[in-house]
Amino acid sequence: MSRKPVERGDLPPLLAEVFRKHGYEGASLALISEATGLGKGSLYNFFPGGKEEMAAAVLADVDAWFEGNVFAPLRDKADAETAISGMLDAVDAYFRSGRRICLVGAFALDDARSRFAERIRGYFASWVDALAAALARAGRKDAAALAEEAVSLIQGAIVLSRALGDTGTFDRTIRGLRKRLTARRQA
Amino acid sequence: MSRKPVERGDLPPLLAEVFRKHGYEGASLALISEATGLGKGSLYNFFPGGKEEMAAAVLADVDAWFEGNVFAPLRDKADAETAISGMLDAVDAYFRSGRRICLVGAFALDDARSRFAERIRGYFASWVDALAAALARAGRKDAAALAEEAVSLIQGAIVLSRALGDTGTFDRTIRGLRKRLTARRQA
DNA sequence: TCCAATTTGTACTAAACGGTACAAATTGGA
DNA sequence: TCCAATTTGTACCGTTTAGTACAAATTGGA
Repeated sequence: MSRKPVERGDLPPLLAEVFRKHGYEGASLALISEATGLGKGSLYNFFPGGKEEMAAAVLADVDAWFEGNVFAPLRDKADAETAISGMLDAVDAYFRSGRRICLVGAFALDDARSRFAERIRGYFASWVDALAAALARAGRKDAAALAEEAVSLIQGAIVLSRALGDTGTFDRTIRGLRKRLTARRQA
Repeated sequence: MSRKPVERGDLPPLLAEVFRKHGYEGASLALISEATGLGKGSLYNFFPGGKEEMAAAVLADVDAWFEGNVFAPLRDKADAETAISGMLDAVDAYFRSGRRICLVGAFALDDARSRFAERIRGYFASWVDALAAALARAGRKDAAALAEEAVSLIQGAIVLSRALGDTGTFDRTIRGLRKRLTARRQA
């Protein structure tokens, strides 16, 4: 019977929730310890670089998830229309109608940005570029501008949904994008 | 010759920059003291409630600026088209092509939201409602949805511009909105 | 000029912070 | 079973935190 020793790889999702909830500065080691059930000894064993390394691991984990579930399909799927629709499904599920924030977006706004600038830039650049590629494959001439706008809109919808305490805002945004991005002919 | 005694009313803009740069948690009294040139004695004299009262004063100040320069014109100006165009001018100048973040939006994402939920909600509700009113006056049938989308887009453009380190994203967004929101006939 | 009210700087808490040290416990392969 | 390597909890470090206390300086009206 295999027990469940905690592995470093299990931690990023737990850490992510702490950073999402409290931000980089607000995520104290006490909160992290509580969320993971791990003492400082274990945490510094897994992440000798402390909080900064934990956040870096979380960002890498998020990035990897989006690369596998969102960016790569957008770039590679033969059928651009279903790739784009799939992106919207994945994004809707991931952000839970705006109840869950985008950690990378939040880091872009606060001063965690200075620590993780390149990772943050890379995440959004990949997203925009992958979506633009899919839109171009679908025959849209305004692919780059449309992709940039779509990603902006998703990020803004998260902000607005949370601010208004209304998941409807996010849901309407996703529905609107589905129409706009998968229109048969270009705008 | 009138000297320049520091008044409480002078402080919110200075405090705002500290909160913008470091977030609510990251804005320590040491940083605030440095940014204002005021010691703790003075700060607690003006804001007996400490950091929370300072942040509340900043939010009230921001809210008042938008109410006067953005929301009220959108609601009251006879010419809806120029009111909307004026909003975009004001927003562009205020956020400086995305180099300056929206403090209210940033608070909506981090856990400052729990302290200032109602203020944050009110700010965005006022914005969306005022813009919707102007759009309706301009004869748009999709006014409410369009207003919600426009505010989302602005917020998202701030996130994306900063993440990519590219003010072009914000500028393109404003230009796109100007076209879309002031189109003579509805979409 | 005078004096009460306001404003300010400094010293001071007590708690929380990130991080370190390190011995004890636990683990898994041989 | 044994033992080296890993994992863990706890005590501790110096620093920084928000906030308080309060006397000294400054102010503006009378």
